[in-house]
Amino acid sequence: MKYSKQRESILKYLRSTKCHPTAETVYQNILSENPNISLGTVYRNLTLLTELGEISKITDFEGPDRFDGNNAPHYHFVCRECGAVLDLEMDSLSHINLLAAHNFNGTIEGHTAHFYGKCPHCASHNLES
Amino acid sequence: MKYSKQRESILKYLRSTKCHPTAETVYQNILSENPNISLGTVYRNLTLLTELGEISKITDFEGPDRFDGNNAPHYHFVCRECGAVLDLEMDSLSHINLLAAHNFNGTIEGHTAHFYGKCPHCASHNLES
DNA sequence: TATAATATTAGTAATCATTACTATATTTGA
DNA sequence: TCAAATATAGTAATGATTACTAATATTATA
Repeated sequence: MKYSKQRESILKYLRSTKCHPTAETVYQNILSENPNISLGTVYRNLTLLTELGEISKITDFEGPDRFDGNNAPHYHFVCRECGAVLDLEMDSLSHINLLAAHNFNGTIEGHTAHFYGKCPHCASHNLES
Repeated sequence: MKYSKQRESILKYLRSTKCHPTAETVYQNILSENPNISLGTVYRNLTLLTELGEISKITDFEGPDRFDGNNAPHYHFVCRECGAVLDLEMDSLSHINLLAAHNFNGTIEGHTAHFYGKCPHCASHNLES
């Protein structure tokens, strides 16, 4: 694998934000640093970085896939009002794998989970009305 | 809202299967009963039935959306080997909402979760090798 | 039962997210 | 420096889904 300025830019941007951006958003945000970069390059590198384990791809929300530069395992929250995706500070829910396995004849290897509701900003904003 | 034979066919098929089919699969399976139905009609009615709460849409897997004619709340399992989507018999994990809310300033209204591993068929098949 | 109003349809075109293709450019080891 | 390998930009293609439209089916009512 060879170095590329574009890939470095993409990874640097993902490491700098907690916003879980889509490929399009990554593209828009590194455009000033890479005026000629193409969206295809962004997609190709996001896939590559995901395969390398440098970042992760969030596929379980409505709309386009999102990418996360935070390598540590964690759960996500999505705001039903503004759509923001936030990280949650909580321990692994590995015990739910046992609950799932209880009446199941196959093998449970893992789970995905995410939470929804109102984000801190939208929740406090609603109190004013 | 007016009756339509096409919509009835779609709902009847979804109620008859536990397979969590995609729109395309629904279309293929009701084609013999509705030789001129179009895929657009299937999509429109699946969306409508989902809004009415008659069925539910599963968006959190890779690939095209799937639809579920089972109205009772339940969790899903995906086989990593054959891709089958199965219903799990397990209680609601509502306690995990409290765990998520613990260090979070917004409000947690719910969660989605699904499990993955090997389905009964693939798990037993592997023992033979 | 006929009719008019309205919802629904089939068929097609358009959109959105993503991947594939290709000729050119960049990186890198010798 | 140069050749081999990899990456890129730009464009075209794909797959899932939605939008559009003229024709058809449903249904309340006269």
